[in-house]
Amino acid sequence: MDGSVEPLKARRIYLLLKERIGSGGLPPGSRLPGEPALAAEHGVSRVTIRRALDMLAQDELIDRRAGSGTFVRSHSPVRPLVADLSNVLSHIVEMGRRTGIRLLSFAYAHPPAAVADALGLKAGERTQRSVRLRLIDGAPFSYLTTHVPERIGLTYSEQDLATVPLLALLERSGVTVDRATQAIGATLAGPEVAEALDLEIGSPLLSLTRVVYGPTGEGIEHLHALYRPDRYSFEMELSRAGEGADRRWSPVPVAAARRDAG
Amino acid sequence: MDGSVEPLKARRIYLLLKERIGSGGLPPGSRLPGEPALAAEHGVSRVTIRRALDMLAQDELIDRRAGSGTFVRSHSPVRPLVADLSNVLSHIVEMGRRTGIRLLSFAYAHPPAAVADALGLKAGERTQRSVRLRLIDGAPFSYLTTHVPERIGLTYSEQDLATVPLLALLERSGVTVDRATQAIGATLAGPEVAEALDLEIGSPLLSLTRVVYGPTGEGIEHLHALYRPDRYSFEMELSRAGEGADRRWSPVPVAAARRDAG
DNA sequence: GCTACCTGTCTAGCGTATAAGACAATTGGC
DNA sequence: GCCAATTGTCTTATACGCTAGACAGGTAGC
Repeated sequence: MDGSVEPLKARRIYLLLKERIGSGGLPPGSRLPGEPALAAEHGVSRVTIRRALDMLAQDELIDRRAGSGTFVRSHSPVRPLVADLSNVLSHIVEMGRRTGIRLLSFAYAHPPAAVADALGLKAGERTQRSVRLRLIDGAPFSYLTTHVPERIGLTYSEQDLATVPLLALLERSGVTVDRATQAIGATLAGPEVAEALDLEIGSPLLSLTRVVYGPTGEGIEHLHALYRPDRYSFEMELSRAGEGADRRWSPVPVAAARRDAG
Repeated sequence: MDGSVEPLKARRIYLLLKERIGSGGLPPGSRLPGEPALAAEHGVSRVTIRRALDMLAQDELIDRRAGSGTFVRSHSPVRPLVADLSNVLSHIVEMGRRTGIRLLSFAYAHPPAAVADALGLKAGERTQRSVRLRLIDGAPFSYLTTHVPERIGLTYSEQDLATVPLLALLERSGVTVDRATQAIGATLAGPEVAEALDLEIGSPLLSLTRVVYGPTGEGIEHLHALYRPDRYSFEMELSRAGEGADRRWSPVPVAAARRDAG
């Protein structure tokens, strides 16, 4: 059906070499052992070694010169990464990049137990579930799944959701947003997400789960976001605060919208 | 020569499902979609799905009942996750969990260009590079690689590093730590890291890169940390601040050491 | 120029992961 | 009891990752 399966041994060697390059084990400009030598060293055939090197070359981590050898690129492959701390939307807009939203799905249904729990819903209560894709300069970087209790979700239209940030919609509807908790983790791309984000299945993703509460502690919104780490990362500035045993890092009051290299 | 190649698609699906179970996407006791449904969803054959489920069963993560279905084991191996925002070390200690450090490597050498850049080193200047593994209740959860300029690294011993947090060592040595920048992303486990963290190659990892600066802006420490997302995640509390167009999230002053589920 | 080593490209073949489908055995709901 | 859906166990065929080797072309040192 598919056929485009990635190699396995080749992939391992690719990851190994990539790690060595990234960690300085193979300094920039240095020459790698010849392909036959690498093949012998790793106990694989030369074809497999070449596959691994192909991937490194595609990442622009190495330069291959026929007759001469394979060299670690002196110039690192750069960082098209966007940046942000807690406020996802506005900073991007401020940075002047054109971002877009594509609404992939929109429906009212019974939420998964984990979501119902987090929002403090009664058994059987339904939510509005929407899946949106966020783009920057036309390239998708974020896959957002939100759940909003049905009664709140009815205060705006599907059309609204495809254009206006959800929190703005909520506050426009008179909902008072008070506080939120969020957790950042990592996961792998499944088939649907991989497809939407233009990735291969099994690619690493940044995951963010945020639960938004109103003043009385009732759940307002459950957001699950998946980010392509090569196009998006969380950046923040810290300052050293406290004294003695209580000395610790504390985040700088935001505002520090980080510049990006793009 | 070899021939015993591991499954590939099956392995991916295995990792994917394992991740979903571990992260609560598939709650304990819940029933998985049927094998034909999973096969269709992932675009693979049922045999492949069964291979993935075989692996999960071997991990005792699922129960398979012929005629009934496949269920996530209620016995939860899950959620020993730690939590924290910016100050990695102290909160864990406060939480009363026994944490440990294992020093994996310690040497002075020329750093990779990215590190030298970030620290603002002169060409040819060397750094002390150390790799440490952090454990919680005996289980590894974090793989730390630090670079410190040679002149600063010489103020403490290898033995110190294996027991005392690095920042404490630095401040004890009279170094003034002022501010830092950090970025959170996601990546895949390479061979060495996978081995150290007791993971399979290709597992997802949280990555944190922090650069610490002194009062005059000189680089003091470059930290690259990789976390097992099932054992560690970043959590934070946000409050809604600002007015009108400037309305945004802002992190709660820390202190809010988040409780964990034990 | 000559030589040694390198990457680039091709061939042939093996082992196995995967696909596609059939059928049996079990379970649970009606 | 009956029926639908499930897992368990086969079969056959295909796809492809990997091996092993040969050969061409480029590059650098002697």
